[in-house]
Amino acid sequence: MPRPGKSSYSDQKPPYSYISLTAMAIQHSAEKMLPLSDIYKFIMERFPYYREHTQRWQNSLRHNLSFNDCFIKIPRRPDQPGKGSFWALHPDCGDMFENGSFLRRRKRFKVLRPEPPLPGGVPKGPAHPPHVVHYFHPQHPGKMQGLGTSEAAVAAAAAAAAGVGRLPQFQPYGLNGSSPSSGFKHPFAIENIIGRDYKGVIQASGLPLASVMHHLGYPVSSQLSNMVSSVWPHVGVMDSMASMPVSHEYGPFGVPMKALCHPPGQTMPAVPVPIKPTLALPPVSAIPALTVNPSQICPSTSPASSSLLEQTPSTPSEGKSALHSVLVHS
DNA sequence: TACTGTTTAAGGTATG
DNA sequence: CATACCTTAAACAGTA
Repeated sequence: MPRPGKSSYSDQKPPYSYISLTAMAIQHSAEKMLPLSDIYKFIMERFPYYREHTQRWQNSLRHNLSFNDCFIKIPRRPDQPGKGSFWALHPDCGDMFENGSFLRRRKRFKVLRPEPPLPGGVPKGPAHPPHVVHYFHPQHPGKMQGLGTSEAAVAAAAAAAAGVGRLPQFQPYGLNGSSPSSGFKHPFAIENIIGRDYKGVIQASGLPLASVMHHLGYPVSSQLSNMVSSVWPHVGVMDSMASMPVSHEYGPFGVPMKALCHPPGQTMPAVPVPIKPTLALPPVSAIPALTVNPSQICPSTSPASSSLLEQTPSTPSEGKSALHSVLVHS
């Protein structure tokens, strides 16, 4: 087994699973979601091992994307033509990796989906149905596209609001040794940033948070990344790779993220969206508010360009109500 | 047609 | 040793 950090195994197999590699790629992207081809590209650029036998590992990677609930599929918008969907990390898979390291997962991420009480008795889906999610048009919040029905989304929202469909074994773990059951939420957790009142709605809708916030006009890309990076340094390490020359070595990912990023004895989430199902939440008032300029609502395909300093004090209520209306009126 | 996505199956490895 | 996780292969369907 090659030792991470050594430069002598440049074309040997990295110690990361396909799930890890995919998560890296997705996390590294500004929008926290990537099309399949870009995931390939990311891996091949950084891990020379994967520049060969592409058929083999790309098939495996696709298998992982479909099979694992930690990956969610986001349909392209009409203004984003291209082949295939975007792939993102499920908001709840934050502590998927052991000790925040990409080297090994702590537990398989599995979403339990409640059977939506659809009239007419719809046959059950496959054993691990894909995470096909809906997107909606900010200009036409009543319209949702994607597979399935909007009724199902609403039903799922109701189910999730009732606490259904969450894995009991997916206990949160705190940053300061807080007990797993304490329900500690980092102040910069997205759900805390956007508020808990419709977090469940977002999750239940199947909409990935990055996508939801993006569509709502939240400056997901750089701002959240910046905020998150200040709290989870390893995310910053990953983001910093964007400007790093791609060597023929493993680069930052050749080093165990655990050793690289985490103080000894401290565990951190592996992804910047450490949202876990809990009942006890800190008061929203204790959360630094993420402000949004109303003029920036629904920036369609805005890339990661704005910064926190560019924001004017406001509330995300417009986007909030937009999402709400989607789920209510659809 | 190539790419993307889903699903099944089997075998290997790590962990408790 | 049982279980979970991971990898690989392959068949098949849908789509740009």
